[in-house]
Amino acid sequence: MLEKEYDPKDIEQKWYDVWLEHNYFHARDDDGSRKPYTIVIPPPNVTGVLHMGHALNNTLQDVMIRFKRMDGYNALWMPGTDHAGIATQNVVEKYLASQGRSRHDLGREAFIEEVWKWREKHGGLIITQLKRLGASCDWDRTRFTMDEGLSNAVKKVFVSLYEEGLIFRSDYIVNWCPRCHSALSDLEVEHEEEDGHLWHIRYPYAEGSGEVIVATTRPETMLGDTCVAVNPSDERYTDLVGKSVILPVMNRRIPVIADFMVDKEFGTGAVKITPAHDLNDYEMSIRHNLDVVVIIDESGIMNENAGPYQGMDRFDCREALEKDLQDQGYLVDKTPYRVPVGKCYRCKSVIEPYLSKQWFVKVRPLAEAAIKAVEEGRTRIVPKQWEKVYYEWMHNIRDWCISRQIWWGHRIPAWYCDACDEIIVSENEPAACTRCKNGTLRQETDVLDTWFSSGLWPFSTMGWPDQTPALKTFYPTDVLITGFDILFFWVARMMMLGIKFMGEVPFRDVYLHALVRDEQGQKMSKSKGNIVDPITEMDKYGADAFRFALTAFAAMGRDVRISDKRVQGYRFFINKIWNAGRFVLANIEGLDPDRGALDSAALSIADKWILTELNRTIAGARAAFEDYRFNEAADILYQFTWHTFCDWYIELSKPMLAGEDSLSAKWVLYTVFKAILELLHPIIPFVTEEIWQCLPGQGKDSIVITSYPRERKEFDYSADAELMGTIIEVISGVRSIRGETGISPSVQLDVVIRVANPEVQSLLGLNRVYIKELARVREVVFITGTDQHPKRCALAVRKGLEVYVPLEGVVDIEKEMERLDKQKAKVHKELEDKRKKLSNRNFVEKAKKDVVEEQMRLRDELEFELKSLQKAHELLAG
RNA sequence: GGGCGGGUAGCUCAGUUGGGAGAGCGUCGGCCUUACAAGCCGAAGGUCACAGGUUCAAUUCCUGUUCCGCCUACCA
Repeated sequence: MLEKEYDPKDIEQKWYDVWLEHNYFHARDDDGSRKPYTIVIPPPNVTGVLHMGHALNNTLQDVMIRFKRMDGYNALWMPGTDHAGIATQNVVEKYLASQGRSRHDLGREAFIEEVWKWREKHGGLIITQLKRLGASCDWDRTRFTMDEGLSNAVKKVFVSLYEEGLIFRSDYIVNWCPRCHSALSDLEVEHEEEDGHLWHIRYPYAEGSGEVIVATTRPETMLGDTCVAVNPSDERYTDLVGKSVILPVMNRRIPVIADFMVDKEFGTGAVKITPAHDLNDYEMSIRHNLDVVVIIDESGIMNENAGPYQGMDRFDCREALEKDLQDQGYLVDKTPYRVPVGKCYRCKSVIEPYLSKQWFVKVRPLAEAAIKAVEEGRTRIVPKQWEKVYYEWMHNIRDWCISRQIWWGHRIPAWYCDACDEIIVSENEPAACTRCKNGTLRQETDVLDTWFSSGLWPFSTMGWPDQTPALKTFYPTDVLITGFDILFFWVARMMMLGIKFMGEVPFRDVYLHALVRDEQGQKMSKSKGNIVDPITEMDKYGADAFRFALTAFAAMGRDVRISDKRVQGYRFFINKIWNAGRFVLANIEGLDPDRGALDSAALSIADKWILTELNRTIAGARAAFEDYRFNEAADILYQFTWHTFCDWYIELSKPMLAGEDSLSAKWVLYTVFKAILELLHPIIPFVTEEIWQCLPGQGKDSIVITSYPRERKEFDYSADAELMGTIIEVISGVRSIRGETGISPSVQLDVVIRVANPEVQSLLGLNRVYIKELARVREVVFITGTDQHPKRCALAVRKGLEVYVPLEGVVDIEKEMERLDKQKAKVHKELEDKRKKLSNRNFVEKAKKDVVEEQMRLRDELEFELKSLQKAHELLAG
């Protein structure tokens, strides 16, 4: 028996432990009897704490995996965490700093050990939190991107791509974070427009008098200028090309060159070129064979090439230089200007374009295969609109900088020979230089971009490069569920690397969900203080309510706005289910569910109706899940559970249960409610298990592994269900009159019903008990088409029926007349619209036949209603 | 600069082949009807951003305008 109040705290932990104990979440590699269904988790950062994004992402995955598990699949949800190189290193460095230590004090090896220790201690938190959410991952398989197996996969991939020429090492301008002391990929830079300035600076001619004025948003870079460039077609500067100007302050002679990249329209049409600190400038320097002068160091400090500014921070230098330029008369102008600023996505420091030697992946050939896979539909991106974004990015893809100058991560498996400068790339440390045989080897100190290893996730977690049974069974995976924000970072790279190394796409479907925002639609952030904490929500309302809320708001392609209030709303829903469970359990005594279905002759019209509705709900929910329309699935199930089953069927069942022949009602109550629990289980696993376990019946282990409900042909009673719909209309008609005329629910009424169709009338008569009970009616009287309208009555017109409630002595007649007037006006207007439409010959001729018929039917209904209202009005008056 | 998404009831949002505008919350009125007051019954509330076009018919398709959000970009 269920407690009076539902308390999630008691239940959730209990059932989760049971599920683990019975290994329900484990998928077997060797289960040949069932079709596999696989999802790999987007691995959260090992240092992470569960936030709303995780909660949404993992709830949706759990919904799918539980649905498929129940539906008979060998369902694997592969869990794990990501080593998150820069983020984790930052966290541990911060921790060391709190003790007054730095990673440099420790040295590389000791620092890495420190990170492992940190991970040992704190790395399990997010896993614990996922369990709290109810995630049904196959925990025995939990992987970490730095595990030995996954690290071997990384090495193998690196070596293989290198040997194929798809990985190379080169000098290039990269995005450098002066705080993280590392290069970043293009994706790891966040672009923003900020208020800045445009400085116009005078560069005097080296020979003769005159000057050229250049415009820049970063004056400090002029210290590293090695030329001034103009457009070759710019007549203003034709004579100047090939001559020299003097770089102010530094008093260096630099040439003026012509390059087609220069925009004549911008500024003065002359641009200063700083090859070491600007990508465009660097590429131009290659074309023109220019000098390259590095003036800023790895920490953003001006170096020895910056002359008097050596040792200054780059922004301090800007100020100092501006003053000097001003004092010396070189500064022509300084105007406000919106400037694009790149920032480190991890620490928000301003990125410095920086010339350095880095490792790159030549991604274009990989991207082409990944594009083709989506074009050919081997991988489907849902919602489809993201396909375009995917193509756009893939088509314009640039080489991927994969080396990071940090310590925590997969160290690049490359060795340099200090004797002959040979680079040896190998999975294992080479014993000697492969070329000169006698040089000393030192390993590359850089580590790989974290996304390089997570790009292998769908197969590295399954044991690749070994051809494991898991790999054979579960790759390719069925769906990847993740946020659109990592489409490029992660999804695209898994596509490229999966196709490359497995020869097959990593997933059939990619479902991209939206970001979770706060109530006002703002991105959640610590600084804004608008974080909604998943754990807090679960403490307050339970994991089920929280999960249902997330599922219900996961509409395709839309932001998910979460608010405490909404979660509370779904907490009420959980409570509703709980109470329905109490009702059902209290009323099915004597029922032996194992004796099978009753024959249909024993079923009441209400029974047939709810079974038919159940079938529709099952079909709707299944289709919605299959198409990742999570909010629709939630909506359909919510609607059916609360408003169809609880509001109507339970009420309809009460008179049946009170009667002599209550067995069919008991059986239906049990059957439908059990199905409701099973239908809802993927979304709200805990409460459904708790109640399900209380239901009678044998051979039950857990709702987790029971079959997901299917439509049953023998439950389809569409014709009878329609009559039940009519009964419901009658009841709501009476209730409506009651509500609008202010008749107290405690007052018993009589009802007169006019039905045109004699068959319907007789069936209504047979089922009058429902009307009596649910509308609180004493007598139901039927009249036929030829009978007089009853006098002094309120009227409700529904579906070709007139429902009269005699008002004599019950309510103010004047008021009822007013009400009828209002009603009449409304119906009249609608009727006019219909008539107008139907009198339009174009419509009648051109519209589809069934549409016209429908309109005619509606017109007739409205006419009937209007006529009824008019007569009722007259009789009320008389 | 390019691209994408959005503007529907007071609020948050659904609305998939174009054919009588929906839900939840909130509001108002009435109910402790023996599963549930975390509940039940009833009601009010919208020129579907604006302007054109296609069509017998447009919230839905097309064009333009405007406002908001996001992604992307090597114009100093």
